[in-house]
Amino acid sequence: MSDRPHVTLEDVARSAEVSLATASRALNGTTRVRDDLRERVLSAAAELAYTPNAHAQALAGGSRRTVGVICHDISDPYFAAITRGVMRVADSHGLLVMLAGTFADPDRELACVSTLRAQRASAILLTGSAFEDRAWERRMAAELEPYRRGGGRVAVVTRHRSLKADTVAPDNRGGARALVEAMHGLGHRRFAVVTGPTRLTTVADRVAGFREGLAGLGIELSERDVFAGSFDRDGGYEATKALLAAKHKATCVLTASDVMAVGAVSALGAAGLSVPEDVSVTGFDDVPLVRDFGLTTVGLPLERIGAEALELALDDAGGGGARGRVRRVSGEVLLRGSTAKPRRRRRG
Amino acid sequence: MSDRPHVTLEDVARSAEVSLATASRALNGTTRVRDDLRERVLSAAAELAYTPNAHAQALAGGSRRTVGVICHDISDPYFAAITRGVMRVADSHGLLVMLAGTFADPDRELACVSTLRAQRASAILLTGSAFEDRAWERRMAAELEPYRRGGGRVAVVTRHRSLKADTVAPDNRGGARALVEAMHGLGHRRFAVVTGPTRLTTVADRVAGFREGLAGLGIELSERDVFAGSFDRDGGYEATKALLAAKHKATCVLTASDVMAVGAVSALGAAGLSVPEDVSVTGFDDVPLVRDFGLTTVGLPLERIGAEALELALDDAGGGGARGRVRRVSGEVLLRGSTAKPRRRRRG
DNA sequence: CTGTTAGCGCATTCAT
DNA sequence: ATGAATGCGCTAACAG
Repeated sequence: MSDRPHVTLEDVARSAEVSLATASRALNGTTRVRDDLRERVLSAAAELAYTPNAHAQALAGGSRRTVGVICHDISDPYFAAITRGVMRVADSHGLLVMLAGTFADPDRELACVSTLRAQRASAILLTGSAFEDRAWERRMAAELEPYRRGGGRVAVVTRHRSLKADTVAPDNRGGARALVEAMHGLGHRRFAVVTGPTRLTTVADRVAGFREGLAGLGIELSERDVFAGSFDRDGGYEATKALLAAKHKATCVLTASDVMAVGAVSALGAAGLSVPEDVSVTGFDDVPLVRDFGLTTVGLPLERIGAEALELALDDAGGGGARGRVRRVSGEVLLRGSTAKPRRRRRG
Repeated sequence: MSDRPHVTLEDVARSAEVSLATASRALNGTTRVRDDLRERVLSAAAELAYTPNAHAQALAGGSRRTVGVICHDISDPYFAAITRGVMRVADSHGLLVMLAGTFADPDRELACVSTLRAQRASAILLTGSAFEDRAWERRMAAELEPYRRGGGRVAVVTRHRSLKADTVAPDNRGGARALVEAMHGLGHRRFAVVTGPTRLTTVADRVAGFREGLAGLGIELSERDVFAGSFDRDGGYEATKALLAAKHKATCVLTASDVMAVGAVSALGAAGLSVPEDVSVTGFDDVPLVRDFGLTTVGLPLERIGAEALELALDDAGGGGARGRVRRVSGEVLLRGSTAKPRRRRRG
């Protein structure tokens, strides 16, 4: 029982009466070690409750046992689900996940990359939507480039024309289109969109999909049909309040995410309107618990998306050279109780 | 543009034509450095996109810029909310969060501590419930003890008589009792409990609270009134199916968490029963989105709990010596639409 | 198969 | 105020 702050490999070696190298080898199993020696080392290590210093290991050129995940907000079930997928495969590779939250602040996102770079994460996953901002993209690319040169892998979810990183790309646009068509099929003709800030590519893509789908059906979405808030539950609530205040006559409210949809439904309820009797509401993502409340939405395999992002980043087949592989993931329209045929128009 | 894998401080120093020490000092601002030199260093660093190697820094005895959070499953909104709180304060301290998921496996939890120990996290937060298992507790204590001796801080949420770590303790028992009393006040007399595995202390405490509250009202909860499943949405669903299959005549189903309650409500719905008309259902936690669906529950300030756990761990006032401070957090009964007065008994 | 030794990149003494 | 030198704990050559 030394009084030193940490038990080191040297302590173990001394206690087992072997050399440092032997102790290291015994512990790592990299080279054969005489059985009795290995036993001695192992039991000495256990005895002393030895834990290798991961920093020293990393520095000595050994492992890189961490991956970084950057998301906007882990309490958003979208990111939670993706992160869960990441953690599953990280776990199976013996990797530890370092989680950074940006709260959708572009500068923070840049800073997170820098931090993860400092930690020599073996991979960095950008799971949050990109920002539609040329200058930002450039700075991000500049931050990522040296990271890669140092052997770091990068994968992104949903983004980034210019980033040419391995990408898992949910088909937001196509899903949105299909959803709109389904709603049209139900008989809806008057739509409104409740959305987050369109500088987020995810949001922009979904809204673009709504607009395209509608246009294809001969319905134009004007600016006055779009209500934007923050990209979360409260944003959905506020945007819907604005929609109500504007006395919008939509029979179907398309929201940019399940989370926003929850806010939308609440706002509608608070105004005495019921879903879907008075108005239909759709979400996007099909996040776990919200699913139980019967929201019509576009289902995305979130957990798998996270898992694939890490797999892609870790997979060397791309060759450390030719990166920029894109894995497309399509969404599936899930019709549930939050949507119904519109009532006949009230007056004429 | 060297071709070396990483730009090091030495590269910066050389490029700025100063010594390594000066470069280090200029970057860290620890000692005064002549202004022009500092400028040169800074711009050289920027030029080369230098990022300090956190491992080297940590090894050299500098920083400890990470904290470890161990939870059962980040996609559970309970943990997501707590983790969000942790991340907020971590962020404000310039710390990076390393997230480990155990999926409620005691052995994995032990392994996670070991990993985090290896990473020399400045603090380890055990946010998941403890396991009611003497041997496990002992092993956990044995793992934590050397970590602390090395200067590591430990804080836990909800647990551990024997661990004597700084603790943030939600009053699960009291909240459960109060909830039961409120339901009794509504007129309910026949209760059932839908719960997770009672080897989790959180679950055990809540069920104990239900039982105590009921006992205080002269109602006994027998084993046949308790239906256990996994501590998640599906567990709630399955346990409720079992309850239904057993033709339990409860007018009020008390579940061990909001997440389980969601499963319970779904199972009830699938069986053609509506909430609260046919049966009342309660949750526990008041997690964000579920909140919007009007579940009666016991509200816990999850995010604050996470934040306090980290603050406690980081706060040295305890003195590196006398640890084991306990911050109690009480819950608040929130009556919402998932509960109502029971209907008059069907027959007699 | 084992022991000795040289760094990994940095912060920090210690001398200037 | 600056520079040279030491060591953090470990792995991976390198010799024996």
